[in-house]
Amino acid sequence: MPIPADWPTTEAEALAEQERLRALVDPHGPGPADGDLVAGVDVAYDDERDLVVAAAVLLDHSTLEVVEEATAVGRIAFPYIPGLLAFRELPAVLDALAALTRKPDLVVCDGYGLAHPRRLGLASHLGVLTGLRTYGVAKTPFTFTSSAPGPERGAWAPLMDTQAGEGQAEEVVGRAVRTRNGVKPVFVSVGHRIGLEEATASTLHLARDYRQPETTRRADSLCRRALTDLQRASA
DNA sequence: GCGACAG
DNA sequence: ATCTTGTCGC
Repeated sequence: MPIPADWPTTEAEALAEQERLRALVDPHGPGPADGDLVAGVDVAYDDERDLVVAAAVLLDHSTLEVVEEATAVGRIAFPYIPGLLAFRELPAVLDALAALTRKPDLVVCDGYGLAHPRRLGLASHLGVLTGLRTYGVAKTPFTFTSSAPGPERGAWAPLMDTQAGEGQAEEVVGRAVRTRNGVKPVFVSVGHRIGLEEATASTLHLARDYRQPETTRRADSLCRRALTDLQRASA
């Protein structure tokens, strides 16, 4: 599918769109239930050819078994600008999700949700556009700060937005979560229709064997494989 | 103005 | 994100 005709082209349009959508985010809700299907989504780029490949992998949340996989190829929709990542990644991600035959009960994103300068990171943006339950797991602290969580798996520390509004109280925007003993934490934030406690519990469940949730690992390897296959085919 | 910052 | 070898440690 092509990039939506009304997709923002300029930074000003993107900022206005975030301003419009931020009011629609619901930062509360239950975690996944037994038998729920969780999707992991991720993208890989070929800047030379202006291509992006997205992957959506559906897992059984209880067993972590892969149930279905889908990919989508498209043109890069927006440049990478910190704070505007969603405009670059979402068109292809939406296509990959649409290619699944089953609808996920939850989507785990590679990046942030509420932890965002305007409280509308990738995960929240995707949630509002689709109505799906979402949260984000990022690998770096972005512009936020936290104390170090304890060294054991399951420990966490609040993730704070220090540079919010002048004179405003510091805001808790997510959590730094230790998913593996003695390994760097990941950064969890709410996307849409799920609470922070529930998103944290789900992250720990999905990151049973590795630092990152199984959803992200599967989606990451699938989109890079799809990209290299595509590059090999056209060479 | 400079720096820096999800992927 | 992506460019890239070996290497330390469980």
